[in-house]
Amino acid sequence: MSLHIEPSSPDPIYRQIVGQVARMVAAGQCPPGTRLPSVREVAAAHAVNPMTVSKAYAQLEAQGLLERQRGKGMVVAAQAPASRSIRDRLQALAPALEEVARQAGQLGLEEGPVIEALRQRMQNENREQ
Amino acid sequence: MSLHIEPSSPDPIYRQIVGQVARMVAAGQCPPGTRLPSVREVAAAHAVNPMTVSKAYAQLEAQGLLERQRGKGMVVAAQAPASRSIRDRLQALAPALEEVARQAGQLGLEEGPVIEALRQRMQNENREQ
Amino acid sequence: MSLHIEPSSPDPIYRQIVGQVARMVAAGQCPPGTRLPSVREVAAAHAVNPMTVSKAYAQLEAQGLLERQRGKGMVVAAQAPASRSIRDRLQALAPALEEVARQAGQLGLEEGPVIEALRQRMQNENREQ
Amino acid sequence: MSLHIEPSSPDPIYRQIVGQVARMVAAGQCPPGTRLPSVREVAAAHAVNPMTVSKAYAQLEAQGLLERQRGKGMVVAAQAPASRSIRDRLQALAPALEEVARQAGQLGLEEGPVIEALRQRMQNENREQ
DNA sequence: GTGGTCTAGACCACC
DNA sequence: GTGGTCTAGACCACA
Repeated sequence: MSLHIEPSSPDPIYRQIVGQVARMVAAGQCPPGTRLPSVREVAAAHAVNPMTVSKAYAQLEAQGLLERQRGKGMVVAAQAPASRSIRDRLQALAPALEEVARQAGQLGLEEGPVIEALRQRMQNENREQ
Repeated sequence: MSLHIEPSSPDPIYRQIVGQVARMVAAGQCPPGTRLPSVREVAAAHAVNPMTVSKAYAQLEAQGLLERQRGKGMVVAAQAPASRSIRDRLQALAPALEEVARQAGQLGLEEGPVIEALRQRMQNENREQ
Repeated sequence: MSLHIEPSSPDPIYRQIVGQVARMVAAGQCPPGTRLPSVREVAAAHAVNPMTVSKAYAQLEAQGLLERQRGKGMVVAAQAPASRSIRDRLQALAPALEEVARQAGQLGLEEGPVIEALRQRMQNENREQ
Repeated sequence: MSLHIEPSSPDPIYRQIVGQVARMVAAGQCPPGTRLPSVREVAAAHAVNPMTVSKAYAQLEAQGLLERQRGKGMVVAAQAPASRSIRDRLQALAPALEEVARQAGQLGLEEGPVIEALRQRMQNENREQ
């Protein structure tokens, strides 16, 4: 359960954390009960204000993905939709795919080259991990 | 030259306009001289603040994609790099593809289903047009 | 749409705001589209930090009760469950009733005196308004 | 003398314990000398940190409701104001009633349905015991 | 004008 | 040790 934060990203830090945790939970990489790094740990590790991390955790709790264990920290919620089906996870990916399709259409690009470009990106992604 | 605006989208309205016009010009769908709908027309059609549309047009003018013709409104600039190569246009698509690849990785999705989902989205996109 | 804030209350200010707005929306006192006082107005009126108010509004937005109109402020959401039925509103009251029933049971109190006490409280409440 | 603990409740565990014991003593359901379950028993039975239970007992001792008997644990204090008058016990219930009245007002609910709902809750409460 | 984000630091409550 | 709340103040993005 390690987080990657990009301080210069257009989208805010707290949302980066929310997104990453949500996807990892959805992918089943964090079964219910998994303990998250404490607010202070994350804040120190990434040189970020604790409140920023706290805000992300609060939002994840509101979404029902995390649970607070008083005095102990946050854990992945018991009712968290762990390891959702491929179909469900594709649905989580839908907005990003939609954006690609729309932009590709406006750019007058055909299916072939776009798919090929995506394939390459995904292979790079796997190599990096 | 019709615009699609999503008021509830996470990215701001003015940027939606800039992005769409830029992509359509790059695709050669609007040859130099093509007249754009007036600020007032766009504002009225989409119930948007005219200043927002104006800001988008101003930004496109600054990028050299549009020209202001006195009394006539904005037109696609003569020096606009119309119909850029596929390679160039794919590069414009890169950030969106990057985002898909990253999220797919975090969701633990394989290449196959993702590519298939994108293919379907793109075919829908074409049908709608 | 005026808010009442009790700084010395055990439950936090931002939650007081959330609760009040939610109940007023549920009661149909604020039809969809009603504009809320701006963050800065509320903050100034109650000598509270703007972030505290902002936090409340953000939470109400996450619950789907409010919508952000960019540059204009927050309004009651179109899909907000306006003027819910008495049955629904009683359900919103359930936790508080539950608490009374539990405590009354532990105090060994009969139904009669408790109901009478509640009746008096509610009449006081109405007089104050 | 059995306790009911709600780990997910908004109010803290130690306060739940304090409240319940105080109300049961006030109701005369536990005459002076009644032995309370040991810290370890309560902690084990409810999967709660022993320190939390201990803190609750300490607070009740400070209030004069419990006494520590060496080697035997906590018992209800001799000077505990057992079986207080109905009037006194209603006063202990006042904050909860206040909360119901306030929320009902904001929800635009009339006295009738609220009283009826409370009546039902209290009858359920009695049946469960 | 609107809300959003982040920081630094203080204090509290709970376990 | 944990997270929560609030403040004061700065800066940004949007309309």
